[in-house]
Amino acid sequence: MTKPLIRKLEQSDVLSDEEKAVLERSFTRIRDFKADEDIVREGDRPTESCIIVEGFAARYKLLPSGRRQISAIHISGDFVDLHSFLLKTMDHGVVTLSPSRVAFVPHAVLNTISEQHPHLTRLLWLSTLIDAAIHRQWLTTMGRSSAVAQMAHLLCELHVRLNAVGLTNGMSFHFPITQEELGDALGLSTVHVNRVLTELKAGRLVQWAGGGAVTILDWDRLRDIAEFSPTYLSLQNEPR
Amino acid sequence: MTKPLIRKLEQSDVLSDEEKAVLERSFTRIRDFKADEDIVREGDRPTESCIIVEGFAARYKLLPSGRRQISAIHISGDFVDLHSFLLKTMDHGVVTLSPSRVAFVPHAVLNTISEQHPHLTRLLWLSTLIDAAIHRQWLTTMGRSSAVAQMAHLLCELHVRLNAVGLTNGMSFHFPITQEELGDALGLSTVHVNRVLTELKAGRLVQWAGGGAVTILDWDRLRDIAEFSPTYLSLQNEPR
DNA sequence: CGGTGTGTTGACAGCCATCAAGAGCCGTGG
DNA sequence: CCACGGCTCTTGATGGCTGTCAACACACCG
Repeated sequence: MTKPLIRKLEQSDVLSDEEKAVLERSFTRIRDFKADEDIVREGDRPTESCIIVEGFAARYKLLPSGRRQISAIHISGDFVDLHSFLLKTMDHGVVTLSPSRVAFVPHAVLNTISEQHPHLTRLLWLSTLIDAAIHRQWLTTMGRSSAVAQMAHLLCELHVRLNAVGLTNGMSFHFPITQEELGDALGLSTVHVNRVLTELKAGRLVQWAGGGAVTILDWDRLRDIAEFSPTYLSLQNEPR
Repeated sequence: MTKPLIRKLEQSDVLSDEEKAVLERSFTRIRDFKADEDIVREGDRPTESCIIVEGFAARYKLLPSGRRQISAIHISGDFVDLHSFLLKTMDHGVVTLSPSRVAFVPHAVLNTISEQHPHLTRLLWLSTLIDAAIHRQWLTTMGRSSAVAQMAHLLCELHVRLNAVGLTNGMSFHFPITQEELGDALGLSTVHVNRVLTELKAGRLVQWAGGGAVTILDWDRLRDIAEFSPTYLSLQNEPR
């Protein structure tokens, strides 16, 4: 069940067999979640961290006014709340977007890894740094791009990330999300999300069939609209 | 020169004397920067990381269209590009906002720390996780709050962070930033930043004298407007 | 003293939020 | 089998927050 995680870490550096074995015996609990179910909530103090084995999840914060902002979308292989290992108190929640399989590792085990396996620890650290790099990119597109560019950027990013873990089929991928959730991710209203998608479909840039089957019809134009460049995803394999 | 860093790490957990000594002998180079000078640029592959000893700095990204977004503001004690240690290639730049003193530590030394001092490593890791938590908070206010609330939130956050390292004087603090830079941080135009500040001043919420002398006149109302809660800054001291 | 950077204000436009209503789809239960 | 409710998607009308353009004031500085 750690296959997706290992595949993801191997994008950034070489993992030794021992490191893989350590990971494999660390995840002792697995659980299936339905769609739209909280994995952890803001304010929780979990004693375990978890990875997404299969499915889609989102990090989110709620404002006192009730508005929701999604700050990250996570896919198979993402170490989705490694944060709680050191932050202790969650500053945000994590919710499934689709039915998902989630594997857990006790914080005590992570602590042992950090004491005994420094290189593996650096790779786990790196995975949280990449999360932060994605946050910075989202901040940039939210602050300085139009709604169409934001949506285009999200689709480019997802294609690259899903492709890196083998979850694309050519220019198509599965992305089960409602327009309301997209609005929460992009800081837009549901109505405007719909208009933006209509525009992207009308321009023959993207096809979005029922059930979340997304196809990018014109990558070059979509990338240009989004001003997308994948550097921030750190997909280069080198010693860390 | 590592005093501000140590003081900052000690907010989250206890540091042993040995850990402090390790930090103190790790920073071998120091350099003064003028205001508005790049410390590192996007695309750089630094061989050192650095902390802000004194002054203010900002993380930023540039879009191909030339627009700039500031994704974080850093103050005395912040480990401002620890990221490059593991990301290797910078996905963003760091620029000084004021004349600043910056201390450097070679990546090779950080690597040794990660091999020999797991607890200290976890605290450094934690500091990058807090950076990410701030990113998430900024995403939330950018996506779901008005310009006035965003500005109010930034001022609340800065007061709390500066206060934690002893850089406030009651409700006043020094914050040398132009309105253009504020716009880049909040995703607003310079003109609108000016209007928002005018509104906050008119409401007797904030006083902003020349030279960057900020005073929060009505903390409670400012906090309510911002929907500010400091949990995400992880200022609680506990074993990590 | 002119130039440059920063702050300030007004007019106007446009993107996007809000409100509202209806359509399509699906699971549930009678 | 069909009616129903709930969720999601879609579309139109309206308004407001914020961007853009422009001009000017002011401080600082070479």
